[in-house]
Amino acid sequence: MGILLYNSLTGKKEPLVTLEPGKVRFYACGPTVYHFFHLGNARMFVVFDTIRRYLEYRGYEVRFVQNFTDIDDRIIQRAHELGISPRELAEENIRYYFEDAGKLFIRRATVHPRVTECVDDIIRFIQDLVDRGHAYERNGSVYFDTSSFPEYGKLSHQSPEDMRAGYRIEVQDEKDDPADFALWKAAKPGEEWWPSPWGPGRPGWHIECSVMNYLYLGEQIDIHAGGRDLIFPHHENEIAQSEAHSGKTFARYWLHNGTLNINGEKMSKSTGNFIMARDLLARRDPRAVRFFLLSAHYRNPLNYTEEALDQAEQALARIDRLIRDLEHRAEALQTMRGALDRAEEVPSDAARSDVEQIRRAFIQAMDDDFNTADGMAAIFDGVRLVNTRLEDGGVNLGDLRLYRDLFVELLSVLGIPKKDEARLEDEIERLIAERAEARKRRDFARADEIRDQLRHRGIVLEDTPYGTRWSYES
RNA sequence: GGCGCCGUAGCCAAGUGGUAAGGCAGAGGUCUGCAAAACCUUCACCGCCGGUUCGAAUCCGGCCGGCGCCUCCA
Repeated sequence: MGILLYNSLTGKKEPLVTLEPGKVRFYACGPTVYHFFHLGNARMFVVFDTIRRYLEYRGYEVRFVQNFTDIDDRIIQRAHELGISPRELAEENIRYYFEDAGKLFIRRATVHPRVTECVDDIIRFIQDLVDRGHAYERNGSVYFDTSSFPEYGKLSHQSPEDMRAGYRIEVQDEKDDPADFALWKAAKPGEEWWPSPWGPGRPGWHIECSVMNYLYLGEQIDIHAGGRDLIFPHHENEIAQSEAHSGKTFARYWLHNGTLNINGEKMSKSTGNFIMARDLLARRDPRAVRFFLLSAHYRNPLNYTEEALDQAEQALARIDRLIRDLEHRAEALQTMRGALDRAEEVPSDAARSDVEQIRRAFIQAMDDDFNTADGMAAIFDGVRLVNTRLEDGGVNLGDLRLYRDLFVELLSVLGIPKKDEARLEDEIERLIAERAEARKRRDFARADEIRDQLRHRGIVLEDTPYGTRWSYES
């Protein structure tokens, strides 16, 4: 029995069958970098980082792409307010993204493409759509012709006719049909622009994701993920663009996480109903914040309260105490080595069987549409079982280590490092960010210094064209 | 108006046909110099009303309450 995942496209749980056996092409919508991200954004990042980790845990090679939208109305607007250029604002917020994401133990994607790096590819992609009769130009803007794509609406389960009934905003006359959407926006005076066959302008909101998928994952991908509120119009439009372009099915599985609520309503920057991840992380244990974000199933709504966070902190402390207890006992036994048969380093059959049972329960829960709440329950069942073993005595050194490694393993699948390592991972991310800055300044002395410093601590850095990844030296 | 989601103990939260996981908080107990931790015990008429079924938190219908999307949104 393999992994089942809920597919928004079909409304059903389906077995995971990837395009290429053993490999997953996974795209998650990333942030528009005009500000810090809030806890609702954080939930999405944490959820899909956890799914990525779990897929890897189950043996898949995951190519995980997450974009930065660094061209956008809000970026232009906020940059203007702050009196800096849109580029400066975006750069700054990308840096803040990595800082805050690092604190939440969100790993770097395989690739973090930026819209500004893909403008030429975007223009080519739009030109292809125009050539194939799926898009048309009006006054320097280009629009997607939804009537040219009969399956438009298949993700949000609405036909263009249904949607028409709900239009809140008076339609621009420029478009042939109100359901059509912009691929390329003609520049208004004073706005940032790029040259194109249709005149100066910039990419529309949805096109970047289609193009980045195409560039970094190919015409067809396995999993496309994002917040529930992106189903329409963003993901619907992405499907239209990508499938009109390739003539093939774009993503096999669409995953959407539920909203994070505060005061019973969706956390949202535009309504002012939000709490910045950065502010929360400054006063709360990041491990507990991550634990809280995973305490509900990812598709369900999750309500933020201080009390829920307190409870997450207490619950996590229970696991931490057991791990610490196991380590302390192991240390004690080690100093008595030879004096007792309990110093035996080969784990007993009983302990092996316990560990297998706990791991199996965890996998069974997570295989079922990444049910982290159930997975946590499996961990707590394990905590009780192992505590019972410790009460009964007769646990040898090998057993202690086996148990300890199990809990560290399962927590790490959820992206929660062992308590005393949390600070370390955070620090590594910070150093990598600092090194990236240094490299950008061509200050290679400082960059190498950081690399050497980390190497001495058993951490290997690897620079890829798409960023730096790190791992423990094996 | 259209599409969709949610309502499980004081709190958080799994569970989609066979008489309710897990966590937090609480109560009682064991252990302990005291305490903590740990362990044991304890704590639910699954929003309401009908229906289907031998059997429903789970399926169907209706109602009540809350929420999301319908071109700013994760």
